[in-house]
Amino acid sequence: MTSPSVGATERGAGVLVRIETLAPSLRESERKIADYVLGHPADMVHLSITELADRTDTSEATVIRFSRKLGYPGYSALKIALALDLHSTTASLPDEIAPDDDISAIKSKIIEASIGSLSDTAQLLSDDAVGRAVDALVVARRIEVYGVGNSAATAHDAYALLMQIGLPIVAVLDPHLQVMSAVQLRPGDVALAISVSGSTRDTVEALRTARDAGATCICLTRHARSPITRVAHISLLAAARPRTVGGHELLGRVAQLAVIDVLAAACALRRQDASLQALERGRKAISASKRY
Amino acid sequence: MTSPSVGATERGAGVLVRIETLAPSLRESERKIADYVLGHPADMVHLSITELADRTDTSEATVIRFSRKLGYPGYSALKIALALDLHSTTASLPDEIAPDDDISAIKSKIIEASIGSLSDTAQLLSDDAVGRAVDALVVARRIEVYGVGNSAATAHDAYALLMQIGLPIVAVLDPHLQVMSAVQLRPGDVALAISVSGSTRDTVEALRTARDAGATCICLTRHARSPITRVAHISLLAAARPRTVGGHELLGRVAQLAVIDVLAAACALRRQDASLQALERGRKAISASKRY
DNA sequence: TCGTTCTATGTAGGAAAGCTTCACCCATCG
DNA sequence: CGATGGGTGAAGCTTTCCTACATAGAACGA
Repeated sequence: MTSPSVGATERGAGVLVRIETLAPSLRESERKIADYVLGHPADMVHLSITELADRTDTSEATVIRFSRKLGYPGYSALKIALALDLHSTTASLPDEIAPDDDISAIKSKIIEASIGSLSDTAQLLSDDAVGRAVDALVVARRIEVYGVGNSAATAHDAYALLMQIGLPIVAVLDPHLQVMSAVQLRPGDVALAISVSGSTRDTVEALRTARDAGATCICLTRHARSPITRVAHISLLAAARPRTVGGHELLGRVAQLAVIDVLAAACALRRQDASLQALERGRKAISASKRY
Repeated sequence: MTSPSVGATERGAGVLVRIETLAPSLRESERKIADYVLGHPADMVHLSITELADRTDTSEATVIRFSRKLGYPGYSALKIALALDLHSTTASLPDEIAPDDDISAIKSKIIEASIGSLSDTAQLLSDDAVGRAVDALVVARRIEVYGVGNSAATAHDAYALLMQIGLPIVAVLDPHLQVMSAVQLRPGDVALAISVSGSTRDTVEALRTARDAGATCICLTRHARSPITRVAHISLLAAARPRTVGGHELLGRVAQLAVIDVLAAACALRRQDASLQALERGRKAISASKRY
């Protein structure tokens, strides 16, 4: 019925953003509704449930299920939430990068999409989930971060940052080593898995192994209901407004970094002196010998 | 403006404003409703007509009449209109993270600082520099990206992204290997060095070696005038609004990622089909075997 | 290949919300 | 002092929303 991960999305989160994070987990008819809502949000708030079902060639029941999936008690609540949301709808319009765009246009489009991803993430990232992640991280005997492909870079980044504030973290970027390492974890340890799609086989497998070993499992992904969130105890969501280049979707990773920053800041604050001293040691070591 | 013509208020006018305009013409019970709506607009949108009638000691009929008077067909329409009207006010925050900040405050501050860094970067990053970097990258026989410490993660990321669009790039993350590799470069090759501070000894050294070998040297840094920009032929600048935790400055890296995204998009666009095919190959290889 | 299970979806009926009607109350005026 | 008329709420009607169940199709196993 429900996945082990609780509080995937923030309570008052933007409706449209929520829809996007759930997109992959939507069934055909639900998808039709999602498309309509994303396409005509301003119209939708004036439609009755029957009208919406009509226009999307689905049934009222499916609309209700769709509303529930987004976390609202029913259709009316979804409509109100969407209406409340809509004022600022600097809608996530297609940030298509056109063949004749010059450098300046490319620059603005990408930076705007990145900014959009960040504000979406502010709504999407659940305080509760962050809180529980911090709880687990600050007391962990050992922390491992997993990522492959594009997410290996993010994992690397998470390692660099959390290590600096004194947490016992290592990054494991090889899929084989990930499972081998995960199986050695124990209760109280933490595994942090990073996968934008949430469906990366190797990463999900590693996290599952860690869970079986008894570790607390955290995932960082874009998709609220994906294989990885079903394995994780705690799901951290980072939005990514897609940009298309010649029909190809590219997903930015800036929001993921921001989430890691939030984790790090929250951990540092919780550990107070211990983290500040760790930072200080790092700074001294670097500035002495590694800088001009 | 007190013309006898109908429609004294503008069609899309704010609900609350309308109520005030009509206040004098309201009867006692309607007045009670008006007061409630003006006092608790945010609550009102979640109330049913019966609940609102209850709370104002009036009847459903009166609520309907009230809605009509304001120019809406019924109560639901009024609710939607009010919700559309309501601005969820977000004040801007200081960047200092205080010891007693809760998770929500940390989240907002970090995300706002990141957004700030991005808009700063939009101004800071020179179109000309990006253009020249792209010119060099798309024709390079070999591209090497250097980064150590925190910037190693960014370098890793640059590699992952530019490799995907088909550029002959490798990341070299070990300082010794960096110089050893740099010395092998030739004119027409490109070295891309990443250092937030611009003063990282190892990275600067590697870039200097690459320059001596005849390669085109690009740097990505936060500091316009730093040892690394003096070595590089092309300087790409990424802003970073500092956030302080207990007196320690933490610099976000989100803007650096965005700059890399810009580079990648611009290169992809320039190389057109070659890059799109490269992306397509990557996508196929992944979705076939690596995803659920 | 055939049944079995499971999941996705729609249908139909019931609950609740929204809306209309009408009778009552009270004030005002002839 | 009765007549008139507008403001109001109770009760019933209609629409909207939601639930429970049935069905169809896919996935699975034998």
